[in-house]
Amino acid sequence: MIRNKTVIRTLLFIRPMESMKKITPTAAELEILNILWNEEPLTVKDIHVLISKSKDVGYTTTLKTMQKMTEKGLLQRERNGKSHLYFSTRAKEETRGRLLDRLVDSAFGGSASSLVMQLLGNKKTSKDELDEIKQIIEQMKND
Amino acid sequence: MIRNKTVIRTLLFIRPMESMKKITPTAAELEILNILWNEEPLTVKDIHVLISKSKDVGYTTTLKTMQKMTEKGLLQRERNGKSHLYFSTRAKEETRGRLLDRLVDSAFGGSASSLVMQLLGNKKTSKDELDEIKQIIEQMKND
DNA sequence: TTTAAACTACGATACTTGTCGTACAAAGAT
DNA sequence: ATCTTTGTACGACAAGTATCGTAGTTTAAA
Repeated sequence: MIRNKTVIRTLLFIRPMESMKKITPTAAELEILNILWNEEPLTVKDIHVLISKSKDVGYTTTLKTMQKMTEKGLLQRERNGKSHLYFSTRAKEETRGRLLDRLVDSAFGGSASSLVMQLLGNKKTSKDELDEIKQIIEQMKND
Repeated sequence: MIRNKTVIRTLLFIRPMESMKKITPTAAELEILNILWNEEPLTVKDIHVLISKSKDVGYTTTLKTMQKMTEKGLLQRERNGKSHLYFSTRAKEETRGRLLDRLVDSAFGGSASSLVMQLLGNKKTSKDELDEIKQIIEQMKND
C-alpha cells in the first residue's frame, strides 16, 4: 500500500488544495497571529519589533515565518510602498476553536467537560480566572 | 499490595533525573498515552491492535514511537517473557494540565476564561457536554 | 534440531519547524 | 550618480516527528 502523500499526489497529478486544508498554526505562527488579532494590518517590521520585546530572534526569521503563513493561507498581504501590510485571513475564534477541538480530541478523549474540569482543578488557574469562568457559566445558564 | 508501579519506581529511584524533564507529548504519542491511561500495562502489540482500528499504520511505527517515548521518559517498560510491558510514567492529569497550560498561553493570551468562553460558544461542543460543564461549575460553586 | 513465528533494534527517509545568512531591489540621502 | 538604508526573496541547516524496511534474536513448534 502506498502511504507517501507526495507520491500519491504525483501519481494522481493533483496539487494540494490549500483552500480545503484546515491549517492549525504552530507556536511561532500563533505568536504572530496573536499580535495581528489585536491590531491589523501590520508590517513585518511592526510585528518583529513587538516579538523582539520578549524573544531574541532575527528579523528574517519573522519575515520568513510570515511568508510561509501567507503561502499556507493563514495571512494575506498587500503592497504598501516598499513593504507589505499583513493581515490574518481567519477569525480568531475560528482558529482558537480548531485548536481547542484538536486538544479535546487528542488529549481529553473528546470530552470538553473533562477539559473544563482539568482547568478548574488546575492550580495554575488563578482564583480571579476561576471566578470569571463561573460568572460566564452563570450568564450562559440564562439562555 | 501496592499496585501503582509508577509510585514504586519513583520511590525506588529507578529512573534518574530524566523524569524531571517537562515533556509534552506529540499527537502520535498522545494516542498511545490515551490507551495506556485507560489500561496499563500493555505490550506494543496490544497498543498497535487498538490503534490499527482507527488508523492504518505499521507495527514498527508503533514500536518505534513507544521506544522513543521510553527514551524521553514518557513511558517505562519491563520485560515480560519475549516482549515488554509498557506503562506511563506521568499521571494523566499532569500531562493534560501541561498541554492545557500551553494552549492557554499560546492561543488564548493566557486567559483560561477566554478558553472556556470559546468552548461554550463552540458549535461542535454538544448540548450534553454543555450541560455537563454547567453542572460541574454549579457544583464547584458550592465550595 | 531445525524452522517458523513473534519481537526488538536500528537505520533511513520524507516532512515540518524554527532559524539565519546572503543576495538582491528599491528608495532616499549626500 | 553613487552610497546607505530598508525591505524582500530564497537557500540552507539543525532538530524533531512520523513512518517503514530490514536484520537479528528469542521462543515455541514440528
